Amino acid sequence: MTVAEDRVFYITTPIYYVNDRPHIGHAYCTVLADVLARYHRLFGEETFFLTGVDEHGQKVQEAAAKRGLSPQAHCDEMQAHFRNLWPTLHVVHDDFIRTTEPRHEAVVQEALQRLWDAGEIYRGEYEGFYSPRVEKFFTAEELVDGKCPETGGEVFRIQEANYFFRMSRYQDALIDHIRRNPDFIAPESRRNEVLGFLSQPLKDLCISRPKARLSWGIPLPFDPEFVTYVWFDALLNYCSAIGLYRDEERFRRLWSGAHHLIGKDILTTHSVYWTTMLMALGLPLPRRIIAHGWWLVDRTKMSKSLGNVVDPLSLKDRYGVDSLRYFLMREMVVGLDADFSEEAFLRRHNFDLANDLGNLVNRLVRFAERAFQGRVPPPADREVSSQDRSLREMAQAAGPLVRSLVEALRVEQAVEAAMNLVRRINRYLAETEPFKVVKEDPARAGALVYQALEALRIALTLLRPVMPGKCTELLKAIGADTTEGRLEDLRWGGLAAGTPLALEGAPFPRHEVPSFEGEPAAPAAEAPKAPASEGPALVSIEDFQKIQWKVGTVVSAAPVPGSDKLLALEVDLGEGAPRPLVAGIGKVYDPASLVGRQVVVVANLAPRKVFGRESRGMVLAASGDQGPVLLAPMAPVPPGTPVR
RNA sequence: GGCGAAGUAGCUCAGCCGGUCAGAGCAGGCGGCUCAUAUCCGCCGUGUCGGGGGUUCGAGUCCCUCCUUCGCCA
Repeated sequence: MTVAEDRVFYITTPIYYVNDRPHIGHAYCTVLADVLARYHRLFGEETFFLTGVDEHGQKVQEAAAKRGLSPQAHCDEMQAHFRNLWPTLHVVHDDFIRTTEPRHEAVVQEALQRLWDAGEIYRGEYEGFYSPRVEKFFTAEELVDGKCPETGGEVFRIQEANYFFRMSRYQDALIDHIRRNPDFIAPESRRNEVLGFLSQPLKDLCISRPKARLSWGIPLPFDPEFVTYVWFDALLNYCSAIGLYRDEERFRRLWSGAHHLIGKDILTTHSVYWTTMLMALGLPLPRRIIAHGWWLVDRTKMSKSLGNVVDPLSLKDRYGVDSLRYFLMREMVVGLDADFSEEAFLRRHNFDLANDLGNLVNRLVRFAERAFQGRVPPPADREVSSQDRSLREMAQAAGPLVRSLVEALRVEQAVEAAMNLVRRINRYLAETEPFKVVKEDPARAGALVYQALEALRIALTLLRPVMPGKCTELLKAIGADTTEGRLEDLRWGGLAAGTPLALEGAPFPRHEVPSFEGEPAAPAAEAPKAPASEGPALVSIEDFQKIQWKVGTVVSAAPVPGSDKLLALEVDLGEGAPRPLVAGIGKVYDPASLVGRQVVVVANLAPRKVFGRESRGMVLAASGDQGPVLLAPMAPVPPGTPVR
């Protein structure tokens, strides 16, 4: 598939649920789409980038009613949360669609009418259990303890007429398509999941909701007593936004390059519902469906008791949007989960951006200011050293390399490839030493600086889709053209000698990394080095203070069945509800004797399961020869009293 | 319960179709430079590639099995 046809890259994000507050997951997905769009544009393709919001459904109706607003007024207000966020993340989309817009509703109705006319939709009886929380029906077998299997919420038995899409007709065709197109669903593990899902008989899809129950939706054109099921409505945004049934020529062109970026939670709706809908409508399937992973914040769900809650999006205000985008793209492998922590973020910022890239720009510009009147010095007539040649060759190879990695969705490797060029330039300067050469041979020193600047220009061009703001600024600083990047920008020799250089301040100021294990916080202080191999490592007061010690009163105690040394305790830590804890003190202490006693507990220990029960903390005891001896305050104190 | 993925240096991870695949970055140690944001450059890793079996001249790389973790489905 390397035909040089006019290639189109049409990238979509999911349309986000308008009730949601934007979080790191929305931001990642949308920034990734933006980065991909910018890369493909750089590579000379026609690109189109669509995002938007999903505004129909029961929860919107309810949320609006709660606020005493009409659903539309509610949506008009809420959609701004997303629309206003994107510019602050330097996301530039070509269109932003809302499912309540007439241009969308008209297409949904047209599509429904066509399917109805073609017999792809039929009226049937539906009997099942309805969960309003997730707006889904479940069969009796699917319920868990008579509740919604997904949320545990209430369900209602419902028997009603509804309309069904003959999804089951397309099962074999869909399996066939997925088998024939190994890249259709990425990553491969998700593709396997879909094939696994399709190994079971596919049912028809209920695509209507009676208006009596849900009015906030698009009416079925052939039966105004019903509105359209939200997914059937929402998925069509990918087509309605680019002119389906209104501008067929534009639609065909853009749709031929369709790529859907989604979270792994909506894999089935996209790869099964959506694809079969398209088949029934006689439309081609998208080129790719790409499911990305989740960000885990500080490895777990954010925890209030740990006091380390970081809103990842707030980091852009403190450290810059470019650094945040760089981190998101560099740290996550598309398709897999990744960890988000401020510490990891600052490491990337300091090591990659401040030390390697920022310092490189800075040292080159400052040197040129002093030695070459602040202008790009002229290049040599011909390369005189092997370093000259190898640097140029690496820079010339970087473009095609990055392009192939981006097309393979290895974004983190593409970023790394560009950064490797940056590191190579630093090495080039160390090897050729222009700052020494300049004393004897200024012309040669100038040629060396030109060579380095030119390689840097290419590196910045390749990093620009990820950090559009900062890279544009730095390209300007080294005297490069900063109009929208193009394939030609990746050719060697684009920098014109004599262009003035200008850089104000350090491009990426270093930031202190909050102290963590093994890293002294204050560099000047004589950090006590841990004795090489003997004796326990010393911990800082900061580290010690991370642990919350509290006094608690034992409320209940009982042996853990199946263990002779574990006791299951409930300890009142003054938190309202007592904490379940498991302690290995059963051989020494009689459960009954513990109730009412006070103990010392590590309150912010990560919860873990012991013998199948959750333990949310640790009871402290001296580990004596005769077994554990519990620690207790010498006089009673209120439960929850901190220990320092 | 079924299906699938993962388990590689202290940490985070690369390793496609079996044969320089035993690697990178970070952390740590040593050395060099001083144009530069205490930055940059060089050198230093004896890892049972989760355990066990098997196929093969040869296996992190294929097969079987077990363990652990995660995901999807039921």
